[in-house]
Amino acid sequence: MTGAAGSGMPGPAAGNPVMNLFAEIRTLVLDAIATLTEAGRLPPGLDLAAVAVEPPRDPAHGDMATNAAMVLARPAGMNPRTIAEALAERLAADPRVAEADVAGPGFLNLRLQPAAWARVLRAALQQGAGFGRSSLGAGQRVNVEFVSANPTGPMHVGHTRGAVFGDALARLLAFAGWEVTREYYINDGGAQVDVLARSAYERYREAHGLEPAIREGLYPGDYLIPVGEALKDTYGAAFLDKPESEWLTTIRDFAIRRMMAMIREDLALLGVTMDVYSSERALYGTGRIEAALQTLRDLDLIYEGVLEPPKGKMPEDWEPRQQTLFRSSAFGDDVDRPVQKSDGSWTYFAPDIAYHYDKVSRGYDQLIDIFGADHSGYVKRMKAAVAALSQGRVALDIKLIQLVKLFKNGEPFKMSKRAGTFVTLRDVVEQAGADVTRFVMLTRKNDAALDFDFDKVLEQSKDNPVWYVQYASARVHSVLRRAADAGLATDGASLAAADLAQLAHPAELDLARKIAEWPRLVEIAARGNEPHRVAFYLYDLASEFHALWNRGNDDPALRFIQDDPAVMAAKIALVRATGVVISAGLAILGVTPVEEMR
RNA sequence: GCCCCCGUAGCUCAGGGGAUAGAGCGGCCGCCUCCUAAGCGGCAGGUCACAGGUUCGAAUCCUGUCGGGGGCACCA
Repeated sequence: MTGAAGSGMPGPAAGNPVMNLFAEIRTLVLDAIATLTEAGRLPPGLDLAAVAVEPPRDPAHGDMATNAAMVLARPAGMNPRTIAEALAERLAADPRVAEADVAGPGFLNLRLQPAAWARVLRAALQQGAGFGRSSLGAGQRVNVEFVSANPTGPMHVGHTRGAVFGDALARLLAFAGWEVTREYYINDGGAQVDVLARSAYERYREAHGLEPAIREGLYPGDYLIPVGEALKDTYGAAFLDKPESEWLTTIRDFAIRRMMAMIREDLALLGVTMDVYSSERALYGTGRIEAALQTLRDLDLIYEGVLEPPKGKMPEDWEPRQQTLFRSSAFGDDVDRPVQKSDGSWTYFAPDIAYHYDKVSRGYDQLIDIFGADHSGYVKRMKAAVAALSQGRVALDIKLIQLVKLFKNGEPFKMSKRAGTFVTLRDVVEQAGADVTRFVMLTRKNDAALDFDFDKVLEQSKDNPVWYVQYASARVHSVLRRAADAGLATDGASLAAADLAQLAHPAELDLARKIAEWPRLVEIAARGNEPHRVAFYLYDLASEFHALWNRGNDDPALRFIQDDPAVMAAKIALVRATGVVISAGLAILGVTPVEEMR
């Protein structure tokens, strides 16, 4: 469903204007340029794409800055300051603009009327959790494929980060207007699910009181013991002492179902739910792999050939082999890639092509795959396949998730897969909690390694960003409770009616400015598929709020609880607007805001 | 040998064409008779790995070098 319309939350589609002050002012700048062009003061046909309106790095430069004059100077054949001065004259005439100054090499710095910030606060109060929703992705469908762990065991820490990232990205894109599908590709077609079946078979024998033979190469984990029990309950002794050929298929399918049920539970612990589960195995024998490859063949992108050995590192058993190859090098890949082995069976790449062909066929405008960083070698071929299959219509973005390094008390936390003592998603969530886990996993860019310290993530201090943001949330709610006790109506509608001109102190306007950046931040984060930006923004917002809070220690006029009801209403409006944005941001991260600290 | 990611303050990391490059931690100095000090303010700390190039402007884009990580024909 499309975010705004389907969620019951107010938003652009529900008739409320998108309150993005930066976008508004950019429009104002473009209008000013158009006016100058009509008056013959600028040449026609200028490319305005690079014109940006941004918060300046230095607050002393004003509330917003535009590079318009510098960007247009060369194509217009004019001095940037001349353009800037002409623009400043027009912009200063707008009621939202208090000052427009030309600075530096041709920056145009704008200072806005306080009423402009008041409008933003009012929008936040009226729109509540929907404040910041964007129509950026309106009318577009995106498929986010993530986790896609092999159904051979519980999810571990690495999967956890991918799950959190994918889910937060899906929430972000929905908030920015896209229609989003969350999808899990079950890798149940390869040899590893046969290993799963054999491992489960040994646990099945164990359930019958026999000694399990967990040979090298089988999955040793305890999690298969209940699967063995369940097999016994379902099939009794039917498969005991029978050759593999008699039980492999049945037990494999049984075990896969159990593993997927377990994975769904693990994901649910994190608050992640998928819209679609697609099975690799289900592609076999349906002709869909053949159909996808035929599509490529029709484009002359499939051929029989022999690959060169990889340069520099010659595999010992390398020998020239005739294979069916996909001409991925025509789409930027380094070499062509085999889709069929020399014995005629498919490589793993073939069903991947069919699966992506299926996604393309379902009409998505954009595909996003989330892979572990150890799969970086597949990025080019997958992009090549999608480009070929969709004739360039569908963009595939692949986000690589770097590994998570676990720590405990600052010491590396070693895990051994051999001994079966790897740290599972469940371990992490049980120790840290879903909210903390999710937030922490988003405090790094996806392509940077992340340290996760079991002790530090639970620490209650400002060097723990989760706690710091939650503390701000708790303070917001604490003040709202006190204001209500003092007789003030603290709902959004009432506060939106407050006289916000009472908010004139620079420290208060700093916070309002930060709130006004939220809709812009949402669009930047969504454009780049970068949910971590939301986490960093929330930290900054919390910081502004804590700063203002402490100003009240020294200056009673800046305290939120006031004797004069009109003054208090304005201040509480600012507090509530802060809370609205914290909640909206945390909702994108999938984290529940706290209302009090314990 | 080739491909991908990374290199920013002592440490952990944001920023990815724009002005004097930021935050947290660590160090130093301040702020509670006052809405939660679990907090806030200030000071010190930088050749944005290096060298070229593009640009009015480069930490950001391009090329190369060095360093770290990952991946490199029928395994998924």
